[in-house]
Amino acid sequence: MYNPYLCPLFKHIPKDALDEVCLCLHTYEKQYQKNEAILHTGDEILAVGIVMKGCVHIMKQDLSGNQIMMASLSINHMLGEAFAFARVRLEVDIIASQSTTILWIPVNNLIHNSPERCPYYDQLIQNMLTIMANKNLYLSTKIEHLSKRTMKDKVLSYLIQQAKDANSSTFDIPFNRQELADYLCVDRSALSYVLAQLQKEGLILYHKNSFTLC
Amino acid sequence: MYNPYLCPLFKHIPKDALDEVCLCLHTYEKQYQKNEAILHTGDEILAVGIVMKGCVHIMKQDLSGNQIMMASLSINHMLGEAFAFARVRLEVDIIASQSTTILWIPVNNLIHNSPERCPYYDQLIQNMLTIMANKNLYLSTKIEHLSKRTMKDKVLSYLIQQAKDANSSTFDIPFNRQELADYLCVDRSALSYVLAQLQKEGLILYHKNSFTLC
DNA sequence: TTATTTATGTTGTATATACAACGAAAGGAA
DNA sequence: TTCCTTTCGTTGTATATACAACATAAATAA
Repeated sequence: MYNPYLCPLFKHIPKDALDEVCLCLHTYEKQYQKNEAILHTGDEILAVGIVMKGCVHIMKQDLSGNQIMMASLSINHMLGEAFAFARVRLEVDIIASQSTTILWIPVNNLIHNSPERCPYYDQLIQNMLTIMANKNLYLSTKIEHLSKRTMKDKVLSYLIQQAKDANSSTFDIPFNRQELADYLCVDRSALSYVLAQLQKEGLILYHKNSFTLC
Repeated sequence: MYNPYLCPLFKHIPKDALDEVCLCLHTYEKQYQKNEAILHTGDEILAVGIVMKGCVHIMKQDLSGNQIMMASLSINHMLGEAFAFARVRLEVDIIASQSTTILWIPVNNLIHNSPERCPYYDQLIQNMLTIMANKNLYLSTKIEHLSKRTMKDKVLSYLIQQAKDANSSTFDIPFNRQELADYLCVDRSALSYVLAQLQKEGLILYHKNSFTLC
């Protein structure tokens, strides 16, 4: 079951106040099937979303048809907030990578509000600042992966970070091969080759999306 | 002269209230020479900064000695806010790329505060949300540049964005060759070669850090 | 001025990877 | 089962680029 208390947006808000807060914010839930588009490039962002179940991929197409994955957001992560608060239209496509449930929060209720009208409003805004700061660091980490000169180093940089996040040298990644290639901005078949090499060299072990660092 | 009213943090705050706001926030200014380190990796962030004069580079060293430029921040941009609000230590080095003045704002005065204690406090927080959203989009743009498979496409992606920002097909970039190479995460001499090729092909004209798209 | 340092451009070579084409394996549906 | 689709791995080739070494130009200091 989904536990909203684990969501960074609702941190430090008492459990018994959550219903009232959500009611006041006029939040609503919506479900999406695997591969269904949640939001499209050009959309106006009227609500920010929180992944309650499933996983979404933030995809960007460039003019030459290549598509890259900007981010992969698992449970409790927020989507659309950067475009909402910068007041610009969406420049990415947001896709459900599996059966997914999103909690939507109308932006106006987050921006033009006050503690008098919604309880714990100050705490919500503080939490929003923390969330956006952390997304900032997430994007910086991705830049670090992409900054590596060789694919081998890109892959290792990514896998080492995943191992850190999982706090274990064995971990699952949220990508299949094509998705990992899109995330690291490299060719899929070349990625397969490099992964095989890394395994031959004894640096990693892998099967499907399960990896072990040696 | 520096005009604080143009700074995104002080947007929608009346000019005649600015002094009081700064006094209440306990802001202070500090000057830095060219190439001087403003903050180091590992530093605890007690204050966020605003570039009042000059320009700073956000640099990151990886284990193998390569250094990359995460961002280049010109006048009115904010620095350190992601690490401050995520409450983690600095993971980058922040360097003055020229003679620079920073306006420092102690973080605690930005976080634990209220409109009763500081005027326009709500507006400041709203502005912080917008600033962090925009930095998010800035990092996304950089990821887009780095996502290109060839150096030629990386360079063009960057130059086209710079032309858009400058609203002109002729513009200056804030980098010398080595800095541009660090920003695009490529080898400097190879970059020189690609720039020369692009000029031969008639796609661009350049002299030093002044560029024209054709 | 000259000397020195820094920034930029050029070339050669070895390596890495994009891209295309194909094959094998796995999974799902009928 | 068979058929079909999707995913993943492999190989060959042409190209791009990292890296090193050096040359030239520009800026700065003496």
